[in-house]
Amino acid sequence: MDIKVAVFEDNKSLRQGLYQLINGSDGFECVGAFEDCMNLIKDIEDTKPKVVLMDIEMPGINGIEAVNILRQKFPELKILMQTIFEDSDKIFKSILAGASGYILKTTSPSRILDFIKETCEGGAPMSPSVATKVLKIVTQQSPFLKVNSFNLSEREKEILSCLVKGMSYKLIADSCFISIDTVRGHIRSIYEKLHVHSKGEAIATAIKSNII
Amino acid sequence: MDIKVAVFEDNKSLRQGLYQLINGSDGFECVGAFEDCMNLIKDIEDTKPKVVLMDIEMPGINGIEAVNILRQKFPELKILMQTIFEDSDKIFKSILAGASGYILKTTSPSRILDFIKETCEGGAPMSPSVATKVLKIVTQQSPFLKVNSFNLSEREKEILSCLVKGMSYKLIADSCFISIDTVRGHIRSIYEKLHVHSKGEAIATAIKSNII
DNA sequence: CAAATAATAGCATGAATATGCTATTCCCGG
DNA sequence: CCGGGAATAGCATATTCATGCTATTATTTG
Repeated sequence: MDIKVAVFEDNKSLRQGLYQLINGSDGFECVGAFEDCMNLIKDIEDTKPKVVLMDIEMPGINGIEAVNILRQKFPELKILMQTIFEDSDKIFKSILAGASGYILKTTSPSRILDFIKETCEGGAPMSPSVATKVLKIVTQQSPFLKVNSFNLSEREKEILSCLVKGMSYKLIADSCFISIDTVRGHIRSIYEKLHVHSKGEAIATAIKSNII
Repeated sequence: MDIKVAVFEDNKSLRQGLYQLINGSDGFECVGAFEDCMNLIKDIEDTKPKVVLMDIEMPGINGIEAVNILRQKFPELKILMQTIFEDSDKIFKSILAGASGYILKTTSPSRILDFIKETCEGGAPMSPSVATKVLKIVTQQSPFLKVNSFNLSEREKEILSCLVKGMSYKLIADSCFISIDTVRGHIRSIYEKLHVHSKGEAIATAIKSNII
């Protein structure tokens, strides 16, 4: 079965180029190439694509808004965003809107087909330079840049992760095959190393510091 | 100039395979293939690679810890993580630690070389399935969707955030100017709404769900 | 080898927590 | 104006936790 693709792209020659690239390739079928999102819902309903190739920069309804609309109406639809700019903000907004992947327009035709295929299979293809931006977003957003500076032993990490799961001393003792007093002992050490004095604080610190 | 690559991989045949793949390809040079990270710093200082291919799962110092160490000592070094598992948590930790890219071991040899090249050029190559996980992490941890899906009242959220800070009932009572029994009352309701039965679980749920 | 550390285990005790009840007041929507 | 939820408050009690001690064994390391 061919992968049905719909293209939304305002630039005429690009649009036609993509149409021909997709239709001219085995395993792919371009069921529609539209210049704007004015009839977005209807276009999709009529052509029933599996994957949409969406330009981010478009007059009228822009690509990001379009993704938001499509996500609600057609949750199954995969959306591959395409852009000329490596703009962190647009990438971020596209991701939040629910785009499956994000590639640059400088991507070669054969790679574009690969990407469409990967999108269809549930992957999230991204141009490496886009991925760099995404990683930056992840690390910047995470207030937890400190990873295990607490020097916990393996056993202590194990016990701590049990605490995070909400287990009582008794349960931890049973699941780790040690006595409850040993559990106490480990938790003592954990508290010292984390500089806390209660289960709650330990759990909060553990999760926030990503040491679980 | 060839791209100098160092490999850290505990599996012998994989390690040798990578060594030969890299050395046998134009534009690449494998300056070292190590089975563990025991002499991590020295190995890098001696071989001066531009890119490191690092296995995540390794005995002794694991890949993620290794990345942390390398980031500090050699900020310029690019690190490409390799793993058999698509484990969100490990991917996330690798990213936080500062890995440049993340690929699966099922990646074909020619793609591995592409990925090394892209890493060297500042990109962040990822296997599409890994990228899917990363996108999920981004959307999940975005303070964007900080929706109160548990339907906690304002007061309850306030009490809950006190719990997360590690405060005792007594302290919460004082800081909120209510009696300790009222605190108990609120915490009862919180437990019901979060479907938990202990302070620890409540804190874990609160932090993980971003409802604080 | 001696010192240090991790993991194990025990005991005791005061403090904190979880949960079973009940009850009053205020405010909001039907 | 009545019912219901939210915030307040109280009491009782069993369970769990935090932390004060000590002690053995194995492994690591200087």
